Amino acid sequence: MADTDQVYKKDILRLAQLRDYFAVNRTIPSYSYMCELLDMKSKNAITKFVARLKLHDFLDAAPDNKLIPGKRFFERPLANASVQAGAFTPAMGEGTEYVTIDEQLVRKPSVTELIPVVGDSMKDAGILDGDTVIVEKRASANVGDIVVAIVDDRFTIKTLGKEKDRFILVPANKAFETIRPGKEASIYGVVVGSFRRY
Amino acid sequence: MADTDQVYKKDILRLAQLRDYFAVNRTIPSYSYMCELLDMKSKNAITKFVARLKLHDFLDAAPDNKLIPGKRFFERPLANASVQAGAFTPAMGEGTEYVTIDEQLVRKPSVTELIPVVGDSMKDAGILDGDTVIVEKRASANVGDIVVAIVDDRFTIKTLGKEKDRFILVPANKAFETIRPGKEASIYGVVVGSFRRY
DNA sequence: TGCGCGGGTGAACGAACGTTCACTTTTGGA
DNA sequence: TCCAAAAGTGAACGTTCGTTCACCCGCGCA
Repeated sequence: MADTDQVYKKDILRLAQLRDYFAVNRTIPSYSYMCELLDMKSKNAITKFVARLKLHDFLDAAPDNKLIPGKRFFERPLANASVQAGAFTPAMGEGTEYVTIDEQLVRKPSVTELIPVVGDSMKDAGILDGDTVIVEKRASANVGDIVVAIVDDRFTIKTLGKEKDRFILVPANKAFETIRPGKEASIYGVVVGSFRRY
Repeated sequence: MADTDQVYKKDILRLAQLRDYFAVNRTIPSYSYMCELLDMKSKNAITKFVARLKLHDFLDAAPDNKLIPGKRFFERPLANASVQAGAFTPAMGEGTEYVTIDEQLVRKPSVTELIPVVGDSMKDAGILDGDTVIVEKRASANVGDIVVAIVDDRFTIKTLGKEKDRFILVPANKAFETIRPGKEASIYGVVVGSFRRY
């Protein structure tokens, strides 16, 4: 048995409905509304169902005892990496891994922020205009890191390089020029991830 | 008077507290809890406060009448035009500080899964080897969508195109060739987002 | 075949919810 | 400075909430 998954299929199906409801409404419905949503006929059944989900960290309680999403509420199935060989295995089979996007991208929440990307200077590194980068704020970085730097009081995203004894900011797009900053330049943070919506 | 902003400063301050609470708990607190949180002494004051916020689309009601964030709930508190001039502030996108990345990328959790990308065939679209794409599973897509298709029992990510009366799968990399599928091809899902870790 | 257990039903209950009423305090414009 | 509108107080009210109790059903296992 997949020991990651002690909650039964029925509950997983219902959890999926809760997730959809939450994605739209950004709240967990009340017990009586869940009755309709999940097609159950007694609030007591909901009570037990909710208790099961709480036990497995899919749901949790706010300070005022309202029902809120738990740690695992935002888990998503990750398809197997063995995809490119013949018989593919779409996710949802047994032993499928579940991951949360936020946990993958954010390691140190307190020093992490999201910055929208303007311009194409990192196009060849797969960072396009309109993307969002996840930045860990800190003043130091290694050569080769993609960094957010402040040059002339402006943000800019570039790869950190070195030339002789001097740091330079290298774009990933031939149409842009390498920046050889004067004194007034500093590192705002290091890009640790990026994402994009279509 | 700034006609964008009919709600008074006090309310904006309180709204900020609600946003902070929401960022942590992912729910709007009950009226009595709001009394503590906002340091008010009667639930009636909350009623009126909430009515004001609803009027201006900061709050809304779910199908079961629960209080949920409205359209403007995730707005940036203060739009600072002074960003690109001197004293900048780290410009984030719309309310990114109050919404998780997951919530930005996933619209229909029950049909969404994550698929790791293998290969460079979509390089020019900013999807690199090792990236993860967020896929909404469905059998139909529009021309121009980036889709996950199944060709010869293999996953492949391409842009959906049309040639005469026939669908084709167009890579975003000159080194790869457009696929003109025979009978055995179907759409597994549509790519609605992607992310990458460094 | 019978039995136990986990999940579901239905009704009843107290507590908490959000609304309402009458009233007071604060605020901002004439 | 005064006054009217807006915001806040405090108590009371009916509603809805989530919990609880007793019971039933269906499946798996001995």
